[in-house]
Amino acid sequence: MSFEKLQLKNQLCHRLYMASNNIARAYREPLMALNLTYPQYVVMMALWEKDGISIAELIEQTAIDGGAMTQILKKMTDKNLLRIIKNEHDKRKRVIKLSESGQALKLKATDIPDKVLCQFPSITPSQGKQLMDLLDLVVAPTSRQR
Amino acid sequence: MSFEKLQLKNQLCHRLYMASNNIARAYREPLMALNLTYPQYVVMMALWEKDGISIAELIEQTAIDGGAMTQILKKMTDKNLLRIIKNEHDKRKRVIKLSESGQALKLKATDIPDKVLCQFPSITPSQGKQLMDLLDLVVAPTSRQR
DNA sequence: TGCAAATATTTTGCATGCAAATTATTATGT
DNA sequence: ACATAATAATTTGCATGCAAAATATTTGCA
Repeated sequence: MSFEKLQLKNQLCHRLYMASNNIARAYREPLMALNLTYPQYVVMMALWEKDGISIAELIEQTAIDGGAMTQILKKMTDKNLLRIIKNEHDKRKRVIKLSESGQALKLKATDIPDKVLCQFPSITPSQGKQLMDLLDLVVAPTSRQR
Repeated sequence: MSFEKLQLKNQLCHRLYMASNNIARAYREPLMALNLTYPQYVVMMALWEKDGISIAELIEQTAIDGGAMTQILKKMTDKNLLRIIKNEHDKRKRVIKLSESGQALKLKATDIPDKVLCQFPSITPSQGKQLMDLLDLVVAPTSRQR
């Protein structure tokens, strides 16, 4: 038999792996100017959209691992981007609130998306949308596991 | 302004991030039976397809980071999946060769692709192909950088 | 009321991804 | 031949992703 199904070029997962790494790499330089790593930027986007949410909700929105999230939030606190506030009613819960400088950073981030897209001139807006819709099929099924 | 471009739901990169992690996670259980991590499996696929290649070529085929590759190959050597053979003519180069057990593992891996795809029943073969083609657009432009 | 089960987070240990520095070896130009 | 540049890998330091264990609290139910 030919083992076609085991060829790298036929693996959807490997395409995703390369594409994901590739685009994340494209963010590195623009994000360096904001002193943010890519996952930190994702956290910021989530908070710019909705501030004052719990860590659990932040994990749900970003799909970042809980264990990693603790470390990421710690570093972001050190950079004075946000504050972790204990909930008085339920001491297990914590709420994340952007600092003023964290909120202000949003303006500096406005042009990041375009800067990154410019690095992928071969993708048309239409193809980008198609891609997102198809990717949702891969995201949905197992995303609510664990 | 609305900052629509900064919303997480509009980020192609975040879709890729979630999709890539999600599908890699789907491999964990099937790969556990082979005692392989996902990147190690990628290395095996590359070698099953073409054995006896240099580390540089392996890096090119798999798109795995060179620094990580050294570690990965070391662990795979410890598991007796392959051997790292020094090139006599050019002592900088090394060639990777599968061991017999490494070659034999291919048979056990044959059903991995199907096992993983079964976890994503919402994706049709046609959509899978579309996805791969679109992903190639994200992979191509920057892949030959650095 | 009291204690086991459920929640929300953090911690720990291992495996990368990535950039930069380092090492070893070979190719090049003069 | 020799010094320098280019190659091929490895090493190092930092930042996750992930599973499993540990903590701290709160809920639920007998």
